[in-house]
Amino acid sequence: MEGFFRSFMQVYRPMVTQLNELLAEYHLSYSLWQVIFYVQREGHSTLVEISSHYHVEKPSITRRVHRLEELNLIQVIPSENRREKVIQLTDHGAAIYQECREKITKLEHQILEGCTEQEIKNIFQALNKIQNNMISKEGNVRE
Amino acid sequence: MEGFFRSFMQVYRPMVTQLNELLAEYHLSYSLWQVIFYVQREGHSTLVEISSHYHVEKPSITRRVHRLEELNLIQVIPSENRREKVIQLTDHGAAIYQECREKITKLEHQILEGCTEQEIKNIFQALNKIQNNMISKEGNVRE
DNA sequence: GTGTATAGTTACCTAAAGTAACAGTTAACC
DNA sequence: GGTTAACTGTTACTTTAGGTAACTATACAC
Repeated sequence: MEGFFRSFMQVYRPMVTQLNELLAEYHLSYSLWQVIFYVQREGHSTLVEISSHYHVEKPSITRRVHRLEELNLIQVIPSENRREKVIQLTDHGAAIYQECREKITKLEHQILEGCTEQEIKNIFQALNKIQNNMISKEGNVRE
Repeated sequence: MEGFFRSFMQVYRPMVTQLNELLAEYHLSYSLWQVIFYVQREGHSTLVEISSHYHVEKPSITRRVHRLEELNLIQVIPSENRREKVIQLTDHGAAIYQECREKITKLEHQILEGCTEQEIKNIFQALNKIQNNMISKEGNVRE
């Protein structure tokens, strides 16, 4: 068990780098991608929903959303509740989502290449358990 | 396989947060811990060695080492080659390493609690393979 | 309808890393 | 053996991403 953090971190940095390189072409980064992903999956979304899903403070999400608006990937739609800002993907956003989704999935396959079915199954299970262990230990992570 | 990055990232943030909370008591962060860990394991080390091991630029390591010197955890020892700065842990550094090592190992156990032997074995194997896949794909990661 | 809670924003700060440029030292090599 | 090239570490500046505190506008409670 010792060395888990070490292994995990050693993988983390280059993984994010590769993801960001992949997304750079679209002027995106992984943190922006997270928002696109959420909105694509959930449809109409508010900033607080995104913020609490990813456990990131509201100002961070405000910034991410602003950049996505500038990139014309996300648009605001009128809401009955004038406090909240409801957003959705633009057509362009949906197209970019599709493109990135495919590339990211391909990268996922490349990165997991050589892993057995069993290893992959176990790694997903383990990540899930880890996530739950952390939730219970602290008010952290996941929706 | 799809969703691997998502799961991985969802675990990453709270994990680092917990690690940093654990280390905060010693005025450390995980990035500083990495240097302590390296020097503890390798003994006399130069900044370039650390830099290339973690694939982090030299200025970052300079900064980390300076902070560790301020904290009196690391000291410079005279080197025949006057270009390079050879460092080692101070006695205090070695003691702090020991304390942190134990706490970190404990946290590793907590976080992996509920995972089967098999899952743990596989997750280590998988992380290893991933690392290698990334090295081959790009000039990234690991020593 | 007055007070409280909520959504989003702004301004400011922090952590960590990257790039470029440079000084000092060593090695190369002709 | 003296000049050039390469290497180690540092400084200064920039970038990315997030956090906190304070504020505005709106909605809800009662």
